[in-house]
This record gives sequence, C-alpha cells and structure tokens, in this order.
Amino acid sequence: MSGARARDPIADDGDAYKFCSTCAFSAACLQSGYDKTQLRDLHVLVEHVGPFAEGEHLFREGDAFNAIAAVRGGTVKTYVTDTEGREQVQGFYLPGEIIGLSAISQARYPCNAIAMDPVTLCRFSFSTMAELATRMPGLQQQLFFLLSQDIGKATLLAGNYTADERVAAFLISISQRYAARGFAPDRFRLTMTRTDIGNYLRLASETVSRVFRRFQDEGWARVERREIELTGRPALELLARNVLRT
Amino acid sequence: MSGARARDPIADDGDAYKFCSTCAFSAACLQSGYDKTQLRDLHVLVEHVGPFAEGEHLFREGDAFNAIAAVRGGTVKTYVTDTEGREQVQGFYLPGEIIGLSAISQARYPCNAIAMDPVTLCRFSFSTMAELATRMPGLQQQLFFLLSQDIGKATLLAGNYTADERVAAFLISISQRYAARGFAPDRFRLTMTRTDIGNYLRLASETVSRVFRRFQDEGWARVERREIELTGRPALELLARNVLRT
DNA sequence: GGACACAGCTGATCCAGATCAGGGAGCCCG
DNA sequence: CGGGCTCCCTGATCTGGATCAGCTGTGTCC
Repeated sequence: MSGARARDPIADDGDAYKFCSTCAFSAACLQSGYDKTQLRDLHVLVEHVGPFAEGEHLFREGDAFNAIAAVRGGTVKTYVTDTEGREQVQGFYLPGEIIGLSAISQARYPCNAIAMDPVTLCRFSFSTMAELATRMPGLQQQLFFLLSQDIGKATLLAGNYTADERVAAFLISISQRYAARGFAPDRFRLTMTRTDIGNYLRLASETVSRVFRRFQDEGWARVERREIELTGRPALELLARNVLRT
Repeated sequence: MSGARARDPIADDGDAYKFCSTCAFSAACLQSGYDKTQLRDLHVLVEHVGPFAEGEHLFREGDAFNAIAAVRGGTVKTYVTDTEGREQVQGFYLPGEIIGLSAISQARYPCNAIAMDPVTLCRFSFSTMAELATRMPGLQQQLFFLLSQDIGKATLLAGNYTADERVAAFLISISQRYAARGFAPDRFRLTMTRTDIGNYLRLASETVSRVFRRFQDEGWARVERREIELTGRPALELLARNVLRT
C-alpha cells in the first residue's frame, strides 16, 4: 500500500503519551528524563482541529495570534496580498510542519493561511506552551530550534537564482520534506496550482510550466499535471544546491 | 551635537543593572518583577568584545555556534558565497540589533559576518541565556520575540519587487531602525558600498546607482557618495509600502 | 607630486523571464 | 450529454534590469 500512502500523506495518530510520529514536536517528546506528568501536560494542551475544506482559511492576516499549529494532514499555503492585489505565497506546509511562528512578535498573524486540500491540525496554545517550556528545557530548545529553522528557510528564497534553480529547489525540498516524514520521496502529487508555485518562487506560472517541460525533456522528472516523479535526482540536486545550500 | 551623533551612532554604555539603552534586550530588563539577583545573572553573562576592525570577520560559515551578540557600535554585514563565488548579502546589523539567531537550529553559523567599520559587540552565551530564560519568562518571551521578528524580516526581501521598491525600502528601513534607537532618521551615512547594497537587494550595483540618481532627480533624497539625506519621505514610504508591509 | 586601486557613475547592448494571446484537456453541474 | 469552468501548455513579443565598457573622482602609499 505504499503507493496509496505516497498519494495521500497523513500523519498517524498519536496517543496519550506519544505524539503523532511525523510531528515536529515529537523530538521534544523523545527526549528522556521527563516523567509522565510533564508529558501529559504537553499533551493536554494539544487540540485536534479540522478538517478544514479545500479553500477554507485557517486564519487571516491581522487575526489575533494565540496558537501555533502542526499540520496533521493536507497542505497549507500562507500568503499575503500586495497593494495591487497580487498574491505573494510565503510558504507551503506539509504534514508534521508548524504554522504560525512568525506571528509571535506581532501578536497577530502577518499572513493568511488557506487549506489546499482537506486539512487537519494539532493546535497548541502558544502562551501555555511557552509557560510549559520554562519547566521543560527540551521543549524550550525545540521551540528555539523551530523558530531559528524558519529564519533559515525564509532566507533561502530571498536569494538571486534562475528559474531552473528555483523550480529544482522547490521539487527537491518537497521531496526531502516528505522523505523526512517517511513518505515516498520520488513520487508525489503536488496539491497546488502552477500559479501558486509561481507566486511562491516569484516566477510567472508560464515559466513554471516551461521549466517542468525542460526538466522532463532532460529526463530529470516525469510531470503529468500535478503528478511528479523524480527520475534524475542528482541533476536536480545540483541545480538546487545554491538555493538549498547543501 | 546631534549632528555628530547622527554620523557615528554608538550605543551608550550600560552599567551593572541597566543594559545599553539601544540594546534589543533592554526590553527584557525593563520588565518589572525581577529581583536584582536575576538581573545580575543576566548581566553576568554579557561579554563586551571588540573592537573589530573594518573588514575583520566576527565569525565564518561553519564555525561552531555558542553565542549570540548585540551590536553595540558599527555595522555588521552577514553574507554567504554561492558555488560560483558570488556573494549574497543576507543582512546588515545596526547598533542594538542581534546577530546569530539563525545559527541556533544548526549549532553552526550558516553565514559569514564581517565588520563594515569598527564594531563592538555584547556577546551572550546562548546556552546560558536559554537556561536563564527558563527562570525568567520575560527573557524567554524576548527571545521568542526576536526570533519570530527575524522570520518576518527574512520574508520581506523574498518578495517580488521592482528596483525602485527595493531601494526605497532599504533607505526607509535603515532610517526607521536608526530612529528606533534614537539617532537622526533623515540624515545618515551608509557604511556599505553600492555593490554590498546591490548584493543585499539582489540588484546590480549599477542599478543601485541609477535608482539613487532617479530618487535625487525626483527630489526624494540627496545622495552624495555615502551621505544620504531623505528629503521626500512620503514618496519613498509609498514605494516601500509593499516591501515593508506598513 | 605621481601612480595606483577602488568606488561610483553613466551609456550601450543583451537576455531571462514577464506578459500577451490562444488553444486544449480534464472536471463539475444542470 | 453539452456547456462552462479552471488549469495547464505553448508560441510570440516585450522589457526591467544585468552585463559590458569606459570614465571620473577620491583616497592612499611611495
């Protein structure tokens, strides 16, 4: 059934003493040295929410911030709209990844978040979590880690890259992130349109199409509508190297 | 003497119970409710280092990370070099701003940091600070705040903007950051070359020159080598609006 | 003072990717 | 089943900013 699994990645259920295995917080959990009471504290503040339907907003720019959330299933897109009404996609969030960290400093969400397909979340009250983090150094570390990681991620796309480099980095990044959560890395289904990818990579959707075609002609990928198969990883990784800094 | 102050911004000295007034950590200090012992804890881990000479590296990509630092005086540039040897500037840090937060997640600095002019720093051991943060919720909050703020900053430059928008945003941002620390906002001296500005904004240095000239012709700024005077703030702010999201 | 290096400016040309235009394929709904 | 979506693809043209080339002004070192 690994084919089916690759097509519809969803985090497995956690239980009272274990996080969903894909979750970015599982690392905090895996650290030994906490008694069950503390783990229960951490679990108590998790609230499973959703499903949100495709196109539904999880939050909007300016909404009061009080919770961060881990994606359990589905894909979330965050974006802002500029004064000319053009959409700038800030990120895509796959199962196991954390949304909302950039909202801490302003106490309001600085962007909109929308479900690309049916989305379920684990929501954590941020203030409760921060309070708990003062008693659980491992949790505090994990929060620092996640925040710092997001700075790095945001910095990557700010660079000066060609369309080929950007698209390759996009594919390799998606692939790596699926792989890290245990999903098939070389075959997956994109949940977003070419326009969304373009708005994320700062390219026109036509350019995204053309680069996909070029990659296919080179034998580096098979692209059929949203179905992607990576057939020439090394070449793509070489292109992506500058962007991803690997 | 405010003219002289504008030309050479430097943070005032702190003392045993007070941070330098420009420092990003002063907020944690201003919060009431801590006894002097705790404040002393915080001060004890501050190490004044420098001065670093112009062109000297504060750290290099790959160096082990153990401390974050607040700029006390001077300007710091962070940058990476791509596979073709081209420099990508990631940021400029003015007095009061914090360097090194993006290193937390990897335990190594992900970029180089170099002094643009004589630089002095307040260096804080990060592990000690994190440990202290478990006992000082205000400090923990401040760290979360700073990290989250950096995510937002990094996101800004990733957008899709014209050369005019980028340069205007650069000038307004520098101006606002000086203003926030109590320095003259409409008249300042850039410490970096046109090439550095271009590498930061993802523009050729020639383009930066041409945009400066255009701004001058429009009467929005007086530019003479590195000396800048903003004479048409509203127009520049309008241009910068999309980038800075204000 | 003279020679050299480097920062900055400006003009001419080029090009990657945007924009414009049109066409086809899958999909939902009456 | 047909009509009208939206998404995606592809070709033609345009353009903002890069690149190339050359010049000027300002240190700085001998």
